[in-house]
Parts: sequence; structure tokens; C-alpha cells
Amino acid sequence: MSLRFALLGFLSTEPATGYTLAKEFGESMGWFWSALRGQIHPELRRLEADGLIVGRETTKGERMRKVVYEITGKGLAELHAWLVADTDYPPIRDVMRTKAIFLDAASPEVIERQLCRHRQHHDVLLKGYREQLAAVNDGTQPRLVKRLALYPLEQHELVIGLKRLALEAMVERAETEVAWADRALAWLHEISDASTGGHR
Amino acid sequence: MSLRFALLGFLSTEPATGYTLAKEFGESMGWFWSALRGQIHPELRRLEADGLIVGRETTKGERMRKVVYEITGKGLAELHAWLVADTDYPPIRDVMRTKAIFLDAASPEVIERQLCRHRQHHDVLLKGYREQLAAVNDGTQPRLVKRLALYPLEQHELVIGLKRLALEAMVERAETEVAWADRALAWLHEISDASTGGHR
DNA sequence: GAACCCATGTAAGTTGTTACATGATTGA
DNA sequence: TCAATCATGTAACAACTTACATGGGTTC
Repeated sequence: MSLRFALLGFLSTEPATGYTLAKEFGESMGWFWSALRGQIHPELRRLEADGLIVGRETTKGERMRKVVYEITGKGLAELHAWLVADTDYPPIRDVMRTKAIFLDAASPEVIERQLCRHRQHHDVLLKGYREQLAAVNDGTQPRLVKRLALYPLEQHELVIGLKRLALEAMVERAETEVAWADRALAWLHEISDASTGGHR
Repeated sequence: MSLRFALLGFLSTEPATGYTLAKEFGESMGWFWSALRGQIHPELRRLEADGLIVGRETTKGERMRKVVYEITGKGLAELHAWLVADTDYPPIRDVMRTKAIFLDAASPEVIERQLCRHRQHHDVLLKGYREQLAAVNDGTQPRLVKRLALYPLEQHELVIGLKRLALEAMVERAETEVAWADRALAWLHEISDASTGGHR
């Protein structure tokens, strides 16, 4: 159910087309909630059917049809209800750790490779989140700028602070993963050295 | 596709019934990969159809039918192939952070409540993971004991180490979340105090 | 005999992925 | 004119949740 609210949240900052939303949910918005076009277009039609958004049909250039979606009062009310409601957390499904507990059946080389890739995966994410955070901190993050325009000055600290906290959480998580992989790799080398009889 | 491999992994330690698997994937195994009966029973039938496991029909007591599933050679080969293959990481979908960036539309009380619940959610998980980790460290974790029985003594350090690492990752993640929530709450109180004119 | 655990199974619905299918606009 | 980008949509499939439906075994 959360894509629905992620879309409403996005549209509560500014109207957008399905295409734009799909791009955003694969890019900046996708740092928190990702989704593909195949899911977004149908969801938008459902949101419109429920009266939470309205699509205004226009054209780009002469003939190119496009639909700009705007959030409605009812949509804002739904969004607020979701913000207040208890968050329901997804069930735990951790591929890497599930793999890790059965990786005793593989060679040290395979284990090492999996840990390196894990490190690399999260290192890429880490760089992305740090960039986003830097943009928030120097006031160049476009989504944040648009969101701030909706609020009076005395609220800006709250708006910025929440976005910063969200990004900091993602940074910290990625850092934790990288540090974990490094520690795991160090341990692996330690026990490999020991079992090869202390060669060097 | 990972439930398939989580089941194969479990069955590579010992045979089990669908019921037992469902219980495990809601309990100890569920600390890494959770699944419900409605998904497990059909998946077991698919695994059997593919020749990766075999179900041996027995009875409990006089009349109570039960099917104990065992992994086959082909199943072990599939499991090993998955261990070696590149892990594919799920797309990012973080409910709390998605909520956080739109929470500027809610009152400080709502924000505080969401952060408290977030802290509580992860604190409960943290306690669970710490218990599991303690059991691994003092050799009383039943799944680990069974897994160790499959390996010669000189491999035990590796088996234990991998399980410990997996649990440590979960502990660290939960700790990071709790610390984040605490920091967020402190920040929230700070800006609330400031905006109410420094009363006390 | 009541409560709780062991054990199986399925069907409907929701969410998410992948691939197909189409066409206009912009800029090099 | 070619490539990239803007724009829409759908259909098949895979993964997961929820609810229904049944019945034996064990223990107090």
C-alpha cells in the first residue's frame, strides 16, 4: 500500500506526469522508495478513480498527449491519515545474511567474493546518499527547494531537518554495511591464514 | 526466488515438514528470512516437482499424515549455485524514511510518536538478535548445533563465525536504527523548545 | 472436554517485475 | 537523420498476504 502514499507525498509537493513520477521513483525519490513504470501508471489510475488525484490532460508540442496529475483535498486527507497512522514495517528478508549462514558450504574464495560485492553494493549507495545529503545541506536539492516553497520561513528548519534525518539514516545504514563487510573480510583472512599453518 | 533457496538451505541442515518450516520461518530462521505457510507449502511442492527435494510420507500417531522433506543431490547443487552466484539486492523501500520526508505536514506530536514507535520496533528486534547472538556464542543455538554436526571440527570456526557475523549485522543495524531515532527525538525537542520561545 | 499444538491444503487478492507495444519532441 | 528523451499504456508473470477449511494428537 505504500506506493500509493509515496505518490501522494510526491504530488503534495507539486503536480507531475506519470513519466516524471516514474523517473523520480527511479532516481531521487527512489533513494527512499523505488518503483517502476509498470506499477506507477496503474496506481495513478486507481488513485484517480478513488478521487485522491486528478489528471489534467494537456499536450507537449503539437500532438504529444500528456496527463499532469494533481493531488486533491481528499488525497491530502488520505496522506495525512497515513502520516499519523502506525507505520507497518515489512517482514525481515535479508538476502545477504540468509546466504551468509549457508555459505559454510562454499570455499573461502566464494565467501570473500560475496563479501566484496556486498561492500561494493553498499559503497555505491553510500556515495549516492552522501551526495544527496550534501545537496540538502547546501540548499541545492531541487525537491527540498520545491517543498520549502510551500511553507513559511519559520517551518523551514523542520522541513530541512526531517529530510536531513532521513538521508542520514540511509548514510548510516550504508556505512554500517560497509564496516560489517570489512570486518567480515578481515576475519575471513585471519582464519584462512591460521588454517594454512601460518604461511606468508 | 530467495524463499526457494532459504528452504533449500534449511533442508541442507536437516529434513523437516512444511509445518516445521513454517514455524521456523516465523521464528529463528525468520530472523533472516521470514515466510508464511501460505507461501511455504506451494513452494515445497514446486521444489519437489523440480526434483530438488523429496517428500517422504509418514504418520504421527496412528492416522495423522505428515510429509518430511529431504534435500536431494540436485537440490544441494542448486543451493551451491545460488551461494556462488551474484546476490541480487532488493530495490530500496524504506517506509519510515518515506514517511519522514513528508512528515513536515504533521504536528510535532505526530512526528514524535512515529519516532518513538520506530525506536520501539527496532528495540524489540535488537533484543531478539542479541539473544540469538548470545546463544550462538555459548553454543546453545539449536540450528547451529545441528549444522556443526555436519562438519569436521576444523570447519567449526568457519560455520560459527559466519552465523555470528550474520547476527552481528542484524544487531548493528537495529542499534543504528535505535540511535537514529534517539538522535531524531533529541533534535525534535530542541527545535520545539526553540520555537516555543525558550520556555521551561 | 477444552485448550493447544501438530499437520495439511487452497483460493482470492495485492504488490511488484519484465517485456511488449506505440509514438512525438528535441537537439546534435 | 539519428539518438536521446518525453510520454502513454498493457499483459503475463512472480512473490507475497490473508483468510478459509479440515482434522488428529497431547496434556491438563
